[in-house]
Amino acid sequence: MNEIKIQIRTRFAPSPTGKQHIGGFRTALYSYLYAKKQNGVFILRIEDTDQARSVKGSVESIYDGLKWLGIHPDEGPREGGEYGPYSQSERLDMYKKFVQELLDGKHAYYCFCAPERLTELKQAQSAAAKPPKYDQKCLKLTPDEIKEKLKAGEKYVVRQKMPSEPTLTTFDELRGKTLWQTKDLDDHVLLKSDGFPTYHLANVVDDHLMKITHVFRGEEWLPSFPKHVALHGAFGWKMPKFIHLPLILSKEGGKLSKRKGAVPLVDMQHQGFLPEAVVNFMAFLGWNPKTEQEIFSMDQLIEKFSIKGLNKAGAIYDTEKLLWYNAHYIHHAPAEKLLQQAKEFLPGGFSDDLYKKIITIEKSRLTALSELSEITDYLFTKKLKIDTKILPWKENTPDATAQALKFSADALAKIGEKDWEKQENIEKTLKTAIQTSNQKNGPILWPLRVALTGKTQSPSPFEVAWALGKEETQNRIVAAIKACS
RNA sequence: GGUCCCAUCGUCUAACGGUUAGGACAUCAGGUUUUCAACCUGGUAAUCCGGGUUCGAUUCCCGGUGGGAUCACCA
Repeated sequence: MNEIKIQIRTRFAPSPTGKQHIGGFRTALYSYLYAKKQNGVFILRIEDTDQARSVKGSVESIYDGLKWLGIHPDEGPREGGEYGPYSQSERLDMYKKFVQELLDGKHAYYCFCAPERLTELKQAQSAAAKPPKYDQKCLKLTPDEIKEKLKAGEKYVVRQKMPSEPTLTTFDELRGKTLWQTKDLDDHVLLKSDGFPTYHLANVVDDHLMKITHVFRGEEWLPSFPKHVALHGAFGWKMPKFIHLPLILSKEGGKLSKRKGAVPLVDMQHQGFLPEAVVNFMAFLGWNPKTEQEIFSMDQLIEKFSIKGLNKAGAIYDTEKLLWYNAHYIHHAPAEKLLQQAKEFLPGGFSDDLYKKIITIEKSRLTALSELSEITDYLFTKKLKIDTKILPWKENTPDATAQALKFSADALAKIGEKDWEKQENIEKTLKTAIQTSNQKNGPILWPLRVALTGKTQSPSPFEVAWALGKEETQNRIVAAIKACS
């Protein structure tokens, strides 16, 4: 009752080093779901403190990906907000101020060691089978020596000095407490010689300044977690809650990466995946609602998401399951909704009405919209090739086959152009004609399908006839009858 | 190698310390259909190993094994 309700603020903090795959976006998804579930705020922050690794267009692709998935930042580089700027390269002055504070409080120190010395040190350590670690040479520098070096313009970095207490405890919302020996912790760099902060500094400072309450990030950050805790401690700041998410693993084992076949999320759209399917699939990679429901919309995910449902073990990225989700969403979507994305996989220059019909009759056969291009060519061709070997039903003669086709043509001729627009009319007319003339479906419908599609596997002839239109349907039947003689 | 994390069907996962260990994907079989899909029904398939604690461990503790992450002036 007397507890003040604090607004939940989560963030997604990618670095612009290229196109992100599903791993990064899953972190964004969870952060977003958690914030939205509690009417909180979801922030996008760009961690561009490494100019060398930054790739042009990355921020755009992050925005494109989020938009496609339906994740909308409340604050960010484009949205603005009262805690901006939201790109770290624009916050350099803030970090300098906090570095000075650490220096003054002896939680950090200048280091003038040349890269060559550090390399040598590392080599010597690994040769001695010891973990690589800075030897704190510059920690022994006197204030005068430091002053002198600075005055001489020597290049320097600022390193974090680990706490003097022998142990340090971290707390993760998923994994609980972990005890660390401070002697095992390296005095890593906080401020690089180019004046840019490293991740460790910028991340901690920004999470504090932006009033982040919950940090969702990958498990790969666990080893540096104690350093971040120590930094918060050095500043005397209250820690946000941390949730280190299980990794997404590739099928071959190991962390999912571009190298191991991870597809950039923004490319998945052009491979025929539906965003709803990707969201649903992603959500279940490391989380579950503890019910048997498998299909969730974004709104349902927001409603059901909780940290308790998160899993600790890494999850293998299974394309089969993604494809199943995708197929499910394709089968259940109206053609209208699929139209725009599906057009990419169909030949241009035809009417939306035709495209929609084609989507309608083919969608149950798709696991990805991209498959449309391989299976629909028969619908667009002007002169369909008929293989007379597959045209007859079972052992029927060419003559009987021609008769059967003629029967279909006559029955279909009775359907007016307007009635043709309703698929059921075509089916009903043909089936009734077959019944009243005391015939069986197979001998009539099989050759009809082949006449209309040139294939042995296809949607039903009624559907194809509907999509083709009356004139084209009749033309194809006539052509097939000719092929019989 | 040091440190840390993790461990249920092939895969994603469920199971107040007491269940015939459940669901989904994949797979297999059958049904439906003019074909292929879709759809429906059913089957095969898992608690890493060894110790404890307990009347009773998938579940709690310890050890082992296995997998993973991380050890940059990258994030």
